[in-house]
Amino acid sequence: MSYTYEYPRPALTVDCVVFGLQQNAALKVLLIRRKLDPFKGDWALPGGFVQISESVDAAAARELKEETGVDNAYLEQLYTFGQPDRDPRERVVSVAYYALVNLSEHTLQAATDASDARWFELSVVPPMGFDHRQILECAIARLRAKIRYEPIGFELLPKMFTLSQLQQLYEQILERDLDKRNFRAKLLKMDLLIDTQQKETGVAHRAAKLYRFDMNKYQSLKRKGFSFDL
Amino acid sequence: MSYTYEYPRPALTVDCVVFGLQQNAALKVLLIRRKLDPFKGDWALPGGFVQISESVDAAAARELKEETGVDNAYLEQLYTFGQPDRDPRERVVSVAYYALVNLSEHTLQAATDASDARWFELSVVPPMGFDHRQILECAIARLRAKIRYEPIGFELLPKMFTLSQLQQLYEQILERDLDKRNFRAKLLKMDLLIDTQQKETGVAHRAAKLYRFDMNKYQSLKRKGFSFDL
DNA sequence: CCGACTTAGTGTTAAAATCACACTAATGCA
DNA sequence: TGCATTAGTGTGATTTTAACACTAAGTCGG
Repeated sequence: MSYTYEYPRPALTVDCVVFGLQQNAALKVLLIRRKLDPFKGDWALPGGFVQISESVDAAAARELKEETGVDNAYLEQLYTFGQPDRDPRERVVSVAYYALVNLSEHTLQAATDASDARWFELSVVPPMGFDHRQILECAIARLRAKIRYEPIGFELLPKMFTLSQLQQLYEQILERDLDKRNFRAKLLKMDLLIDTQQKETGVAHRAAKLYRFDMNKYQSLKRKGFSFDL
Repeated sequence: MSYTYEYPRPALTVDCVVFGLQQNAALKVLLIRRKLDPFKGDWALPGGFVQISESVDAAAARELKEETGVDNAYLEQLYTFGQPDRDPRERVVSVAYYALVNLSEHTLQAATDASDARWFELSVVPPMGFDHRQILECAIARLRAKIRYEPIGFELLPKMFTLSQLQQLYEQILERDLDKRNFRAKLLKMDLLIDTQQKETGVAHRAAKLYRFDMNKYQSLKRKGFSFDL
């Protein structure tokens, strides 16, 4: 079967920058090892071709699941990369997305299927083919900017989390230290964290309270013009 | 001539939301009247197909110039619209851009070439085909958000402008009144406006000082972590 | 030429947000 | 039982924001 058009068309792909966070670990990004040329054997962002009958968003979600096992993650369009020479074979335009997953709840199993997917700390990502390095940088910049005015950081944490975990998350992404008392005061003042009345377990020190993020309340405040601002 | 591929490919287009501002007028958007089906005769965003050997950015700039005569405008990628049914004929994915032009310096002549391009105030944009209304809303939201933390508003003004013009611009885009003294104090404190030592002419009242935006200084401050913030 | 009209330009103060800073409380473990 | 480790808490100085009203300069019309 083949398809013919009057004018040449670029191929259209999606690529996903998947950020993941594990308890007491640095922020990581998920890469897969390429099985095919070009850049066969190199690490690259998961992605693939947009099917003719699916939306571009759906293509990103599908590729993410197929290639890494990550399902139902927070997924948002990032930017479209359209330089004519970004793929050495032929003209390929790629719509990039970024995803946020918490590794405590998504199994790393599926993600490492066939052991050709791996998490890399941001400071040690290997060289990647195409313009994937640039896409990654773009995603980091977006995440860093966005986390300051939208409560997307919670997507990287388990449903219940301690204030220290939340603070560490912000410190990692923003790459600077935050004052513990100021951070806690500010977040609690927004009144969007629900005290679950539960405590951490299995830690060799005073157990911290566990909170949940009140997404419903946030959504309704947002409609009234409230701005989450760190 | 025709082009054949093993799998079907969506067509790839660009669409441009062109914002323009004229002296003492409301913010406007530039639309063209469609000459072809679908939606023949309706108003729509200027745009067209991405050529196989040009970057997507270049395609946006080219289409903007071809269809509206606008050249050298500030042009930035907005979002990629990829719903399968957004074009009734066939699968078309569109990368949307937005442009900022000041109508004092770009001639409206070229833009109204063949009288099938017109500026519309945002409050009276006519119905548009495809998902162009959604694209426009997306662009307005982006402009409104971005103008608060990047000095892109200056792109809509002539090279020299008065503080009142600048304030009116912000008031229009943000859709709220700003306090004159606070606005002036804040902007002058940033020390990014250069007093040109010239004054307005041809006004029936006290002439205001004309300023220029110091883009070089801004760029260098930005590299050092300075944040333009209104 | 002068009075009326229109927009430019200018400071102060109260309230709120931000920032820096250090100790006690709870828990597991040796 | 005491040591190690992280949780949890308040205050004061500084900066930023927000509200507010008059004088200055210039044009125009009579």
